[in-house]
Amino acid sequence: MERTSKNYDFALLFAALADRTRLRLLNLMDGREVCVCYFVEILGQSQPKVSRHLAYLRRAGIVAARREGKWMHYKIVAPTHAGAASILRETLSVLRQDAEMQRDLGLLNKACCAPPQLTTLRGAPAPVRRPALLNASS
Amino acid sequence: MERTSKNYDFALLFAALADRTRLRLLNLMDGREVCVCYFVEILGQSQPKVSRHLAYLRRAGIVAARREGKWMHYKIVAPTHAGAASILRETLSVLRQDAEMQRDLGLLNKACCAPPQLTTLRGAPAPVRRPALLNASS
DNA sequence: AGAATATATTTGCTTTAGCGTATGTGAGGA
DNA sequence: TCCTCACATACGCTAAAGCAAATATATTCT
Repeated sequence: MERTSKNYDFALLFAALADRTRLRLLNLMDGREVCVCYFVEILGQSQPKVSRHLAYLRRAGIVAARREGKWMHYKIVAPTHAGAASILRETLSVLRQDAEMQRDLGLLNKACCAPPQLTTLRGAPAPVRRPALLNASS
Repeated sequence: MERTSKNYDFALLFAALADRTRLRLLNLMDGREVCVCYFVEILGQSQPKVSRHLAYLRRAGIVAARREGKWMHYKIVAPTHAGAASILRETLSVLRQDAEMQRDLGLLNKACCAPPQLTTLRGAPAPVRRPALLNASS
């Protein structure tokens, strides 16, 4: 019943958090699963760049990807280490106070709530909100 | 009455935390001011390496140095941003659970409590414990 | 099957981090 | 004044991060 991995590599977790683009991605995924196309649209950065940062987060065990047809959805997953999970939780909660992060979330909400014909990303699946993603058991 | 700096660079904070050696240094400074010679002794790593990592933490605004004769003392200071401060607090609290961190602290306690003639670092000033260092106003 | 779409990965490059070694600096003691 | 101690910084190197641009892959549509 080991729920927490021994000798967790905290430096790896912090390295994953040590980039503004990745923090913005995590903030957008806070509490919901998001399609890659929204990341590209909202951050206004190149698709390969977004994809690379998502891969980085995936390798660090912070996010998980799910394919749905042509689209890839990403969501935050709790790290295997309980302490790491609470650091991530605290980080997300602090990021919510940041102006740019709030602006990003505003854009995401506008994108997923606008009528389809007004949305630039026609047909892209809307982000799915989940109650408390970090507490979900993977 | 700005207590929190606007547009704080979180990536910089996390970059400072993204190294095992620096995390061990921070853990040793948790709640007390520590002389550099103890860091070198306890981590068992070269003095220039320790010094370089301390400089990194200093530039990131996480620690402050104080000179006392030949010796330099380092202590943790709360980041200017309140959210950053609470992330750091949470991090320190999680690190306390880590086996190596506990071992480091054990060595520090032994070093500063042993009678002077038994201590390898004769004459080095003992670490000074403080109640709640992160809450001290710089 | 072939084209189009959404995303991932590779390539080539520049920048930065981290290391060991050597050297500089500031303080105290002889 | 010179020496030593405690620490900081510079140097040369290697490895890794981050970027843009190009290419590969998987899926859907026709």
